[in-house]
Amino acid sequence: MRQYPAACGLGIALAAISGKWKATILWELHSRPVRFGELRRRIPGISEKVLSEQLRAMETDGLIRRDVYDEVPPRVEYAVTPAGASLNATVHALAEWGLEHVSDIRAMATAGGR
Amino acid sequence: MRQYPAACGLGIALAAISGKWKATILWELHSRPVRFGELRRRIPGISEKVLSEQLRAMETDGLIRRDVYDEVPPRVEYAVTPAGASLNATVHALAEWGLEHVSDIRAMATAGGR
DNA sequence: ACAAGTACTGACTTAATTGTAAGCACCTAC
DNA sequence: GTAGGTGCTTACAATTAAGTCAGTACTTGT
Repeated sequence: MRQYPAACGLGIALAAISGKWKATILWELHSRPVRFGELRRRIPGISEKVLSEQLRAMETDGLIRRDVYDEVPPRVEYAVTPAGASLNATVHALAEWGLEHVSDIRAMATAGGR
Repeated sequence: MRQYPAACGLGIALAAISGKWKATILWELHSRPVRFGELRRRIPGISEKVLSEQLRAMETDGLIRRDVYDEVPPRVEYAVTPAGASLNATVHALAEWGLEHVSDIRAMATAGGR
């Protein structure tokens, strides 16, 4: 993994949401637990491979927990931990910043509409 | 550049601080304008090449402005724009989250001490 | 000439991340 | 057999980001 420098707190937070998908995944879990397939459908463009990898990393990092149910078809749910929920408050602030400054920011990669 | 998906606001914010160095650079500018060389010294591990690239990108994106003074030796200062200052509030929240959860988070890349 | 200061830039390499296209396992229904 | 549902995993390829090591320009000082 990329080593993040900087202020000790900021480095940790940046590592937590590093990469293209983690912040989005974390936000998709903010209101309730979600299953793998539903996550995949709600996040356009993400591959099963990358989704699986990111979920594993976030579970390892303590941001989310993975609940396996003894059912057929298999049912696995992902939910935020307290730490993940707390970080989601900041992710929400980021999104609000983005909405407020969408017209101020030039040459910025556009997000998919949602 | 990596294309960010997701909620339109979140995608824009993620693009704004994407990569290893942007959030840190933005934070280093939070209290006053700083010159290139000082930024380099205050951010351990960053190369001049990458610092220069990131500053250019952030200027293009409207997060910071670059002030050139007619002096010798050359004096160039970088300062946050209102949008950048606003985003720094969220960067600060991220850092606080990191400080609060440093002991909760496992297997997380450690940041350089500061 | 050398050294120091300032702020970069370019060629090339390395590292990290993401993407593509399969495949696996289990069950149920037709 | 086929199809559908569930949740992944693997081999390989492609893309992106960062790093290394030069180099540029200007001035001043020894």
